[in-house]
Amino acid sequence: MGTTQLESVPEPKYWHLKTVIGEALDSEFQVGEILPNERELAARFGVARATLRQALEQLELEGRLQRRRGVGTTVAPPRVGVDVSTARHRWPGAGEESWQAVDCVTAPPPAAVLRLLEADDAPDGGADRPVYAVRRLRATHGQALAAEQLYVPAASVPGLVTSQSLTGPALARGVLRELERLPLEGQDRAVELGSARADDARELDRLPGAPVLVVTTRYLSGGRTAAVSLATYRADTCRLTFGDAGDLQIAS
Amino acid sequence: MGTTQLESVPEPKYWHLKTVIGEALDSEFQVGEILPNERELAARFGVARATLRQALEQLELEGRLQRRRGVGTTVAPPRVGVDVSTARHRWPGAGEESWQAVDCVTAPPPAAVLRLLEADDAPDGGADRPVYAVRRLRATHGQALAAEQLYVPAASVPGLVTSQSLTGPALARGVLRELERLPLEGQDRAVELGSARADDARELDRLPGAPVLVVTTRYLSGGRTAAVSLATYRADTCRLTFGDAGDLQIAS
DNA sequence: CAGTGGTCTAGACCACCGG
DNA sequence: CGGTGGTCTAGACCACTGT
Repeated sequence: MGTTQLESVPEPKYWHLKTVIGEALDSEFQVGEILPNERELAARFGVARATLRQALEQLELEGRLQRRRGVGTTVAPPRVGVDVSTARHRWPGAGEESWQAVDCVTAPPPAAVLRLLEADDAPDGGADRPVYAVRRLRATHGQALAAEQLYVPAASVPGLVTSQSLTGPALARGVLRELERLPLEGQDRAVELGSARADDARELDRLPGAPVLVVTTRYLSGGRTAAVSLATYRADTCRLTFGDAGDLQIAS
Repeated sequence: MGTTQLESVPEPKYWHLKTVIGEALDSEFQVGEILPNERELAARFGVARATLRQALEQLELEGRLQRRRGVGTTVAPPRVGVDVSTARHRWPGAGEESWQAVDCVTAPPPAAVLRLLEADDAPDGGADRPVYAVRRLRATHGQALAAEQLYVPAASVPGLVTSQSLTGPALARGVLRELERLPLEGQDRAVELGSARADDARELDRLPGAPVLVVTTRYLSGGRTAAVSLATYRADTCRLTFGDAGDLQIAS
């Protein structure tokens, strides 16, 4: 990656920089290789560090670079295809090895989730009814992919034995096990762009505000919403696939 | 007494700003309302304009704000739920009113698309075989939502009459019409984060590099890939829904 | 500890939009 | 034309990582 003459075109410098560096990544670098640090790159291209950073940010957003404070900037591997297909009609945790239940509390869900859970109930909101908040993590090859918050109203798992001292992971697994006893009638799913909350960011090994793909799933049983899942996937490393498109490989 | 815990983890200013402004949006502003300009907001919060902009960028990424050069910053309406479900098993253009075919040329597809199209063919790549590139736009209420590039190998539409002078939109509609005659056996679909190319950005009324959700669809017929679609949705305004989750409404 | 990326500042000029 | 957001600069300091 040599020094390149930046033309005086209406095209923003950082946009041109992004193109130049992107091409260099294809031709002169290998996955995992460390790039020169930002100060040197900026000097080499004759721009301010902030401008150089704007280009790197874009490349990171597109999953081509990976930057870590205190370490450096490395060439990222191609995005991982993560199956989130709804076709199998399964409850969360049923035969899924990639997810790991890590905790469960009875914290009240955020207002937006409450609206989904209680949409078909009395309009009093029912905010007093207990709701299990199951925390799960999804990983492959030791890499954290997603953090999920699964909200399960206690009414959905009446068989759950709560008298004994089930805590944390054990309680989480208990809730998931009870959920599987219900007949699953359907799922609603939506994907949108978001930014990682502080707790999600920590578990995904990212900084707060990092771009994530938020997958909202509503599990239906008995004509009602039996559970709501809010899963945040690392947008830089994940490509969500539906159906058997696991080998799709497209750059943006 | 020894060490007193004083702000062990200083929250970045822009992160705090984002929270403060976000709360103000909920309580003191209405959809469509214009915010004070960036220089005044920065002065009001006692920060540099660049820092204030970092907070606004995050809020725009989450779909809470809309900024337009020369105009100002406005409070954005909730994201539009856009149905991209694969369940209906339809060819593109079949009974879809929201899409509008605008053009069609026989340009060669990008390498990544070629790999999908020719995956099951001879490894020579077949780059010489003609491929129709249909351009479509998706809009609701006059708002552009997505721009799509649909690649259809000529071999998939043998019945298409090309002798007459079909051009642009007419040719595009012709290709789509012929596509519907094939038996559609399945679709592979993937969603990932990308940044808008210059041409997409223009049609989506965004600046180049704006965040988009890239939906890659592979249409299967006769055991082969009959067409490949690359659709870019505005990430700031769109929430992609699968199934009948049209009324899902979750903030990130 | 030295070196990395992350945050922040206080300016400047430019591209675009509306009146 | 004036006002807006978009780009860019040349610094500074901070938080984190590895050794």
